[in-house]
Amino acid sequence: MSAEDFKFFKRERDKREREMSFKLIEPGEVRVRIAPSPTGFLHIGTTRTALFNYLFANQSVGSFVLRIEDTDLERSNPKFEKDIMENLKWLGIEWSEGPDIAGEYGPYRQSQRLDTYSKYLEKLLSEDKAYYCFCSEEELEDQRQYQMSIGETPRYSGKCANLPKETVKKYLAEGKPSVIRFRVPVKKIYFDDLIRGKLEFDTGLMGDIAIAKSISTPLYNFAVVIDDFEMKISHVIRGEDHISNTPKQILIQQVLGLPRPKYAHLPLILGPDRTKLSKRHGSVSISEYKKAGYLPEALINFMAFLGWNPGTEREIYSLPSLIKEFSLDRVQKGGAVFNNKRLDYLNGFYLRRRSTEKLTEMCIPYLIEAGLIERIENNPGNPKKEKGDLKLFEAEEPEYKIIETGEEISFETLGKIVAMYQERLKKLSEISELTDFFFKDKLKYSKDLLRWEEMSDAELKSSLKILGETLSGMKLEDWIKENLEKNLLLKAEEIGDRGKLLWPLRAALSGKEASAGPFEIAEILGKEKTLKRIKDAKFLISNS
RNA sequence: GGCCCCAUCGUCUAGCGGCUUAGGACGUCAGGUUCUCAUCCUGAUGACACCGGUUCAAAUCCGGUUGGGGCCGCCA
Repeated sequence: MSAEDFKFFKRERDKREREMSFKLIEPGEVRVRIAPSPTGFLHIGTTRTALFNYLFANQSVGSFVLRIEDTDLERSNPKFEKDIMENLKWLGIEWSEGPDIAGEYGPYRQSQRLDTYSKYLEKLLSEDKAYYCFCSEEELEDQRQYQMSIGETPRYSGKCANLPKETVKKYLAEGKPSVIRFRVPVKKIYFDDLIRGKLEFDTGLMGDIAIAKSISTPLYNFAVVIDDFEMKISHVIRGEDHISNTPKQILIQQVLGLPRPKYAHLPLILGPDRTKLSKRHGSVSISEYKKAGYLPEALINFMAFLGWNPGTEREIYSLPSLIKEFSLDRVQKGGAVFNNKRLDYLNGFYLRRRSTEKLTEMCIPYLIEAGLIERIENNPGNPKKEKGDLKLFEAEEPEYKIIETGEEISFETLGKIVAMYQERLKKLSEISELTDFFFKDKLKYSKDLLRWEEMSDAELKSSLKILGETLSGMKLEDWIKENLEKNLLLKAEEIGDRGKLLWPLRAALSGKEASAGPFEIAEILGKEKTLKRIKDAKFLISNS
């Protein structure tokens, strides 16, 4: 058996085993959820968790629930909820239930499920499995500090655990600030993590945990348990930062007699310093990446490979192909550093793959934003944009105007400009900086930019002169890049070093050290502007 | 500090006891194409944290050490 055959054989065997274990752990219906709290814009970490949940649900015809965890009224804001939903949709991560898509288990906002929580809370309270605690926050904080200082695990002392009923009643009547604590049974909790295997915890180390601020305001660890049960969640797939919450939640399930979902804790996404990715590392919200001009498919492909890989050498995956290939048992255990360079590479790759037409549509808003062009509104006889045969319409009527010069510019011409830069683009936002010289009247650059290697001023002048003469001799109807190239290359051969003619030309036309080629730029600029820019360059040489 | 988790090139990772001179991708460097940049092509660089054990055989299994991370809220 050759090495290749062997690898193939092994891969097939692994696949079969995976399928078998999948069947073993998946007897029932798969229902997963993503439960963001609307206290910030959609975060990279949340999105990766959403992606993995989405992939897992969709490869087994399961349900994917979007639940909004907005129990913290202070910090929750509907605008964040909107951002979360819009960006998930933009990425193509579609959920099948909640918060506005009806399912059997709604409502899907915790703020709308308060009655449910109080029902369970009352049950716990009446069975003395939970109790009111009247300790002040300062008191608790001091205690924490003290316990840490003597090397103990900070945990609640149990001071209010056995308050007489009358005292509790009295305090409650007085409106004394309180929380509801869960009486934590001291025992060992074991659970099987789908990614990490057996995990073990000693609950004696955690003290009685707060599960609600009041009968109508539940806290995270409690609300999650209730919701996951009520919504019949089969698999809880979430970040590793929740591992230590899991035993708490299991304990509450046990006391309430609720079934336990399967758990899978995903490795964290890390910043360059290998700590949990957060705002201080820079951009962490999807909307920022969207604005910078990253494509959904690039972001998806990139995020999928943060902590997961298919085990083959294929690296390019769309959402549907990820659904096919994804499996939890190929998820990594260690955290993954978010590598911007790789994201840029993938984005460039997907940008090059887009049709020029589509790309142009996507670039135009950035050109407008940069103040380079504007849309001509209400242009009579100019049909509204339709997807499909754009060119037919746009070629006839200019739809845009160059702000600096007031000239009209067609979608088709913009398309040619974009096409020129398609393979140079890493993200859409770069388009304006790359192509601004097309939309300017006068270019600003220093004389030395025109110089190719060690050219003297005299040589430079002579090159510019040849350029001017050759180009002004061309007929307007011949002004296309093929002819420009043919004529200019002829002259360049005469000089010997092509750079002596082509570099000054390109520099004079673009005003940039790096740009697209001179012939294609000249074609777009047109004869008049091209000659004017050569004249400007001559002027710059003479006057310095 | 306590509890828990983790450990292969700079980064993402392949590796499930012999197929391995540890493979791929990004990055970096060099070369080719080229007026420049980019694309594309070729090549190079570069890792099993350490120490013990198990075994005929260990990156792979076990133990320890070290290192890194997460959590320890009336946040989620």
